[in-house]
Amino acid sequence: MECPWVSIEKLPDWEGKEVELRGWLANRRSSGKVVFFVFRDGTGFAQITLSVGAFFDKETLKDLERLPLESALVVRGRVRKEERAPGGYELEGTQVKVVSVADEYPIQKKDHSVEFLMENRHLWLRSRRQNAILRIRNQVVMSIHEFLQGQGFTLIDSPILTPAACEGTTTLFGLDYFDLGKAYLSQSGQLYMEAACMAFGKVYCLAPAFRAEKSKTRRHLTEFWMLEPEMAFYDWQDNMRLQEELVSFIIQEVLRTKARELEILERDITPLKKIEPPFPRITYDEAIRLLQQKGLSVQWGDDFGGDEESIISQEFDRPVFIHHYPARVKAFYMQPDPENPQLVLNDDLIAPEGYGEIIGGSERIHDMHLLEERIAEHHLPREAFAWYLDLRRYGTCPHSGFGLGIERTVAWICGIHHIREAIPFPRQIYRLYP
RNA sequence: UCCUCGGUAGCUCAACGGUGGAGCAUCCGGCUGUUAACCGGAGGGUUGCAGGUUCGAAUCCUGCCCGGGGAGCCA
Repeated sequence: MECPWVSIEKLPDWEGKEVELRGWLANRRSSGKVVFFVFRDGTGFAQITLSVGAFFDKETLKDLERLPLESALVVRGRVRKEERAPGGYELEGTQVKVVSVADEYPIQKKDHSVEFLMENRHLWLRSRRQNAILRIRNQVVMSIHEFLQGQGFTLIDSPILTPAACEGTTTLFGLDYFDLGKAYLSQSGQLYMEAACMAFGKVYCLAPAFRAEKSKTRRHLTEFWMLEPEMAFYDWQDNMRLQEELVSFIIQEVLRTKARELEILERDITPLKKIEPPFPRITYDEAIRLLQQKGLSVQWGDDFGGDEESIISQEFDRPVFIHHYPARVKAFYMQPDPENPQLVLNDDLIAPEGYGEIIGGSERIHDMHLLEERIAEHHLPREAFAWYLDLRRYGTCPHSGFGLGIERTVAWICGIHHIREAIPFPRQIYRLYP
């Protein structure tokens, strides 16, 4: 008889039908004559009941009850609506085929330390919670592509191996590159996106970025994913409008398509529902005054740390832009404010609820001589930037772009404490395994 | 890199100078609807490593190794 292989996600559509599930034993319980399996197949979790009777004798059931957790199984049975089953539907099993018997599974139902879970990240991914987070990450990335493609952007892949730094050289991962000396893992695709936007108009890359910062905080990874759009003829205000529209679109799409995952994570979605344009905008000067009013000892010219960002974001119910920073705390390529050259035409976007900076963006310097000066002031090797200066030589124009941190964005949407859970295999200062 | 906390059974922890225990997991038994099921029994240890103090060290001291939390910096 025909018995379709179906996914747990779609189980309610098959009520009353005989189906086949293929997956893994996530948990089991027994009550004498009935064995309960909690079964997962990657799309969800479902309860399977196996009873003594027409399909199983007492001995067979006893053996099935002893199956180790995470054994791979193919189970056939009838789909039944059942209030007592988690999820409202269960499979009344008629046949169990054991594909493989697992060794004793290290991840248990009770508590584990962070160290143990990270050491077993390859297995931890199977948990409900990690599954939900990475499904939301998938949606965030898909929504980014959908939004930008809809706005006429072209995806241009940036190189991972690069000849020089675009941020500070102290945070570069270096490696030997044949006879050409040192190469470095990319910290950002931005400079290449600037070249690409002069060829395609509006472009973006979505790529890993590597920073050898010895950071040990819940907001840092040594390898993280960054979205970097770059737009020719956009000024700093066009730039911010694009950012708020993109972020709002991502949030609304996750709310629309990933309600079940947000529920698994017990995320309060009330604050997320409020995320829509326009976002509040304050200048760096206003931010400093706000912090001083709150009694912090910050001085004009200081950059903001996590605490300062949190205090500012608490004043608003959606992400907040801070723009016009002092030039000397920001990168060399940022366009000075024509009205006050001490400031740059940049913006940082601070996520609510203490999640910190998720975007850094700016209008870029498009004047060749000014850019040459900045490269010299920052003691950057001029030869390495020859091609970058060329962009100012051949049809230069105002242009802007930004970088959005994928893991920080996912962590914020999921309401999770540490960004290491927002990436499948996190790379941190003291962790390279698995 | 700095500050801070920790490393004891497979896992999470207790014992804090005097014979290393518990819960979960595992194994055996029981239970006809379980929801981290429950009930009974059993096995399981060179207390991260190396030195030192002491009659005696998981416990106190020194060094090292490995992690957790935080800072600076950033997305």
